[in-house]
Amino acid sequence: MARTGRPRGFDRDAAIEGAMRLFWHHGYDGTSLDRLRRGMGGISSASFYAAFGSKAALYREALDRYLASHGRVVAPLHDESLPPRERIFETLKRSARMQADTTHPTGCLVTLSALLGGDEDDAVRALTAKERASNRNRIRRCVEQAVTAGELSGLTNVEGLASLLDGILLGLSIQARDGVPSQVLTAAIETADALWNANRAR
Amino acid sequence: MARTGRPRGFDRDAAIEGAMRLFWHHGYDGTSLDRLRRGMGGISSASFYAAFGSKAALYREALDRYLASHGRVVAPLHDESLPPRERIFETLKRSARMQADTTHPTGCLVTLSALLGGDEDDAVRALTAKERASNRNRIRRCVEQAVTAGELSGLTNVEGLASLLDGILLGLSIQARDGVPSQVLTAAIETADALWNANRAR
DNA sequence: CGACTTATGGATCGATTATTCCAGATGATG
DNA sequence: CATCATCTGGAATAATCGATCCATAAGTCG
Repeated sequence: MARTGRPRGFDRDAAIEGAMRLFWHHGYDGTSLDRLRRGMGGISSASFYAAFGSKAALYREALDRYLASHGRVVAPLHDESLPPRERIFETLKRSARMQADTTHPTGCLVTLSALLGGDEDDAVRALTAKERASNRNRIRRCVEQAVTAGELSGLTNVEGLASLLDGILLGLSIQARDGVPSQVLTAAIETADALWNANRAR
Repeated sequence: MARTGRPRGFDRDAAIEGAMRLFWHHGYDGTSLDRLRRGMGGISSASFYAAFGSKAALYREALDRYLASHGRVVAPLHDESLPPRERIFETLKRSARMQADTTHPTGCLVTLSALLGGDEDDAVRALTAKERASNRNRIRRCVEQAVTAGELSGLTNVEGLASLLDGILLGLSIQARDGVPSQVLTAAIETADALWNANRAR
């Protein structure tokens, strides 16, 4: 598997990192090839297509990079060894803190970067929509488990409570993008604890 | 104020309505002049600019149209004669119902249509950002009033609870756009009542 | 009817979009 | 050193973007 031919003149990894930030900030449609190439270290058009294939293919890689880095704040939601309540609220807390951090674009790339647009980018939008649906399902199953385990009341409206918690998670992105500061978002999540407690079995 | 000259060949009002739906569905950037003109009744380029001035100016009119029609679901939030709790939850209930209605684009135009994009449309984005900030402030003042009136506990984290409620409102848009059905969103809002009750003064 | 005002169809504008092409550069391999 | 594979700078592609121009149409008004 020898690597022959002229070596790449730029850091592919750093280029993806730069692309991720641009997509995160301006969205898929709002990030032009021109801006992309400049933000990836000033690479040429030929280099871009040789290395990444297309804008959509790069977006896919940038999304993966996000999920493997900043997007890991939802890891507790994926950890089935944690109690349901902790899975949800730890995810919310970490999301609030990360999304309001101004050392990178605010809000969540999955929520913001490919939400609307023309009909031609349906496939791109489907990528993030799938992630959001996955989170939604995981939240719902947490609530279901808590009811089954007797932690939450059997009278709990599972779909409703799950949707509310999912909505809170999604709403963080828009608030963060609107400049709502970190401590306010964190306080909001702490306030949300009341939702769980109000539905506890007694 | 006599009206001279050749009369307009299309219904300006219906054209704005069509534009509003397109901006609502595809966002500001995602709606091209071409699609716009077709969706406004097949008017010509010259007619478009004679009647509306520019794409941005039309968006402004479409936004106003939205605020005066479907956007009126937030009217309770503006009605200072209502008790704070009712102002907030009536707004949430109406928003959930309206935004999940599939007879028009799902979600909220103010929340979705001008959220991201290139640097050139800052002015357009500011229009909806201003509306969202206004709603945020109104929600916060409702919570403040409820605390002052002794309805909510003096220990309530006002900023936190307000942000949480605002986040729920904003999150509805993304959930609705993701296809979450009306009854689920409505159930979510009903569940949110617990937030208010948990903070009641005792 | 003629003067005036506004709207329209349709071509056209320059700028920007994502993408491709080509000639030359730069390495590894035999 | 010659061959081969890959990458690179930069020009060029067709399509689309928002916007403008112009000749003509269709009204009102004197």
